[in-house]
Amino acid sequence: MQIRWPRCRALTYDAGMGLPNESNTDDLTLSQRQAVEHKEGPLLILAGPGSGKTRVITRRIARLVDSGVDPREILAITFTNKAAKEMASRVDRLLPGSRVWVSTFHRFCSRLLRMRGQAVGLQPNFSIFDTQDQRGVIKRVLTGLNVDAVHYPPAKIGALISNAKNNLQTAEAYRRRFSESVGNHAQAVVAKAYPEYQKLLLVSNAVDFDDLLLHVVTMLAENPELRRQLDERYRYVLVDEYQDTNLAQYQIVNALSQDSQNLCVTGDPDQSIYGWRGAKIDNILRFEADYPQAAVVRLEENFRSTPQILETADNLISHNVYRKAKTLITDNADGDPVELRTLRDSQREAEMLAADIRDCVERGENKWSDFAVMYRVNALSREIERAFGRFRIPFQVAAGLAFYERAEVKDVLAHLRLIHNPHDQEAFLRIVNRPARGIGKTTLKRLTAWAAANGFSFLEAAAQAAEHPQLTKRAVNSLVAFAETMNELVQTQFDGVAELTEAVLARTGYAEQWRGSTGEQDLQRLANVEELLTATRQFDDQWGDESTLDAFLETTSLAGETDNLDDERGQVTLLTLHAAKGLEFPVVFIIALEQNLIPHERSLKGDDPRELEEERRLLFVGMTRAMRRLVLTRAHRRDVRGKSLISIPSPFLVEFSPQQVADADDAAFGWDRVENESQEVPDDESAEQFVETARPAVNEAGGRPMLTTAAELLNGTRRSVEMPVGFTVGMSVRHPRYGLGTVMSVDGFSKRRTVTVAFEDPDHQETFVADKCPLQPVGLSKGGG
DNA sequence: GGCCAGTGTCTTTTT
DNA sequence: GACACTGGCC
Repeated sequence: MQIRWPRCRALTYDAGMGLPNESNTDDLTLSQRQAVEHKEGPLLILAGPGSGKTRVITRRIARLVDSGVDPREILAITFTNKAAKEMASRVDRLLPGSRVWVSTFHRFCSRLLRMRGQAVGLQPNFSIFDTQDQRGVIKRVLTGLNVDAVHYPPAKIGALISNAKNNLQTAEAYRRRFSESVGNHAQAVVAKAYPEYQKLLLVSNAVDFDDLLLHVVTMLAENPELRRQLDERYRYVLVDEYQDTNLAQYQIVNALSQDSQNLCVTGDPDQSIYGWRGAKIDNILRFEADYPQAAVVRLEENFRSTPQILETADNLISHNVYRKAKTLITDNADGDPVELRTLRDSQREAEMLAADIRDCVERGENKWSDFAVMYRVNALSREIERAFGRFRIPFQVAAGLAFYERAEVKDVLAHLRLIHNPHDQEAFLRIVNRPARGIGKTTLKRLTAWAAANGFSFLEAAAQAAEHPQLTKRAVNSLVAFAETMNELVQTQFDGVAELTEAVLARTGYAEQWRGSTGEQDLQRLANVEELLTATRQFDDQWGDESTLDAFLETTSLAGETDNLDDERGQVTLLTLHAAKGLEFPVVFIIALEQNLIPHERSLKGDDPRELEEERRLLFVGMTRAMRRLVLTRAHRRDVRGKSLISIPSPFLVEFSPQQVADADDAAFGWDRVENESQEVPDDESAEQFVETARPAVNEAGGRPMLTTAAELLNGTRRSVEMPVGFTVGMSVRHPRYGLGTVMSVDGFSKRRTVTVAFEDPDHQETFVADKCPLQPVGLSKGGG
């Protein structure tokens, strides 16, 4: 996603001037200039939100090159692909054609391991296992160890292994430390499973995400000559978001910055939000101790947000004890106060957002892409998605199942993986019976045991299946045919990844299973496979002769969920608070400011106050994404795990003072009575009558009077927006499964309101609950999707 | 071996 | 509410 650069005096330059000369730093503030002009030696840039950090880094790179540094000696490392892409394109704008390497940690390590991985037992064509693959391996390990998978869920064991790896504990070290442990059963299981897991990865010639880093750490530690070479090769190392580095990443960065200590790290301890993934906020806090000659530059002027937003965020974050105090200042013009809106339930919360956004766009104040909706957990996006669908608001979601993780896409990719790396056991197991070829559990159990006993890869074993004494004829035929198909694909030369993928589909008949089907799901699957093909074609086009299967697979396995966000297309963006890091939007909504969500219940269970501080930082990150307007919401009632529960306001709300806005219904009924399920909720149309009697809402934040009601806010939009329950007889609607239809009748009230629709298909009539059905009005609004 | 329906179980955040 | 796993049936 493009990061919009705020308009501000210090940073503007005349369009007529063209690009600034990178040596000319007149357009920078004093501290920005200090950071840009610093050349040799370690440098710590403490950059508050919206302080022009990316701009400073890219300008600094440009300046280094301008002063004679070879671009190949510069390595810039980010956490996400999106950030890397953004930085690379900005560097390219300043230095067209220069080949500065901007990479994520994982990609950097992957490249290194492709070249030098033999040292840790990896062939250059190793596979990268994602979390699903990882779980598959662990499941097999646990079965082999006779460990009850119910009591020790593979995902939990996997998390423990991942934690260990993030703390640089190898399997051997872990085993030694915990194999005798009587106290903790899980650790004892991991002590056995972790070494086995690593063995299986090696047999598959594969690594998991953590291994990418850990193997590189091992390599650098065991091979001083290699470390020295790389240190010399990358004389200038820049690391973004240093506050989020874990121990492994810290070691890598340091190993590359011993002989030439031109290490520049940027970050903000207040934005450290990956502690759960092993990030050590201490890494940035102790930088000056690690590098005593370090220069320190603070970027504290904010060019992004209004003073109101900044002050609110600052009030919040100042409640953290474990931090380096920092001031946030801005010259930006005043804006509106930060609002807190309290709604009756999560559905209403979603509708309020939809109505608000639509209203702003229709008044011409904003474009769709100005808005972002942020939440703590992905599950919360559903309600918003549904409401936006009903209100016909175009949106994109940065979450849920990333494209490359959908089952059918993973299946096709598993074929490619197996072709690339025939030892990849997870890929084999995934596709050997997909589409169904009559190869079941029993057959596979025999085959894999046999392969392990004889040192075959699974694919080799399948090819030799006829030699196996116990396999049924039918199973043997299927296995041999499968192995032959794959082997032929391995041996054929293809011109590009797209051609190979097409051949895979043609030879395996994979897509045929849903061809000709009319089911919505099957069509979606076909479309996804088609989209994957498009991705391969784009990849071929982009890389030309350099387009290799290797590179394509690496891209797909390291692709992140926010990578595909697009701010050009004119859509509202829905994303988690974590995914929001590094982005900015004119208008930000943060929903569900409730106990157990923000802060998340997991952070409250343990008694570690630092976990709570991380939650506070997370909210801080979200708030400081907002440029002009920030709205926080909470609902009395929220559906969690299918149950509707009364919520408790987030304790953070008392730490700053948003302007309180309550939903009219709730004000009228009173908070104390919300629990009464039998209370019939009035229809939307009657909401206005409560406005006058509305009494101030519960004042979590210190007694501010309620100034506006949500009903008033909704009021102006009532006419232009079709409320979801507003189905009228004769209206045209669309149902995702049944297609177009006409509303025949509307019955019942409130939650029990039903709509009967006659579909185009003659004699087909269905009745739906208005609140829940996926019906969309058709042809009423000019805007939208 | 494949398919279906029913049941039990978990859900933070991500490369 | 979603998914993984189970058990029963063809």
